[in-house]
Amino acid sequence: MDKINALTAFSALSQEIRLDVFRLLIEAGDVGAQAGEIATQLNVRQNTLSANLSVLLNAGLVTNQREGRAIRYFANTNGLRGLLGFLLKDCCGGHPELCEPLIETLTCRPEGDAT
Amino acid sequence: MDKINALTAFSALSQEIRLDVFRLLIEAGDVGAQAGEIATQLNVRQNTLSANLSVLLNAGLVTNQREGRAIRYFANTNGLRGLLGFLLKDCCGGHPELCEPLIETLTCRPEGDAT
DNA sequence: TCGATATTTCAATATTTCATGAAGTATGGA
DNA sequence: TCCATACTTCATGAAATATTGAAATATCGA
Repeated sequence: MDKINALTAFSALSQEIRLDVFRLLIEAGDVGAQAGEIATQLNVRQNTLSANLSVLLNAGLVTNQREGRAIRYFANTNGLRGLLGFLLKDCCGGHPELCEPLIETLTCRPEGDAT
Repeated sequence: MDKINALTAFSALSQEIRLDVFRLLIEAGDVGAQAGEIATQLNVRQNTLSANLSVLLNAGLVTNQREGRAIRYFANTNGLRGLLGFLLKDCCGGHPELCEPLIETLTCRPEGDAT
């Protein structure tokens, strides 16, 4: 992950349709979603969605896989991981206290558990 | 953190100067950096930097504090935390395996330790 | 009060990004 | 082979964003 990749990824996430798509795919997990399903769920035209999916693909934030006539998309966790690693580079080295609340945010636990 | 905030934050990070500034401030940690120091380190004009700092402020990614004639800026960890929480909402609920590598990325440990 | 320093605000131009209609490509079924 | 389905690509005009010089604001020290 270099700076250009990171800028591309943040730029990809800074547009409403693409942010919605990415979050939908994060929530969909391993199952992913077909382009058509995404278009329907988000109420976006096919060509508009397609253009935005290609931006997300190019940014390394999603992957895809043909499935007959359809194309299925998935959130790319590794891409996101690289992005966050780049953004927070050296924060742990000098300042571990900065990372703790971030890790806390990502730690899986039941909702409402204030531990 | 709502969708508008998240879009604003990602948009803020999708520009080179601002990404550089944010990473510089992450690395600076609690000490932060004065606007002038940032301008010098990144070799950016004062008014250009000022415009970009105000975008980061507005996005909730940095905070500032007057210090005599200068103004000192800090990375806002809480803002970042909210952003990541929004982006990954429900990823843990249904798919804990998605979060693990992300947490791994943020976990503090010596460089080169492959554990 | 006056000048110097540190930063922000303003106005203008240049660049980038966006959604869309129309056209093109790929797959599957009859 | 022919058609329908599922997506993608292209060209375009409209809207948003970036950088800059110039001017304004705030603080400090003499």
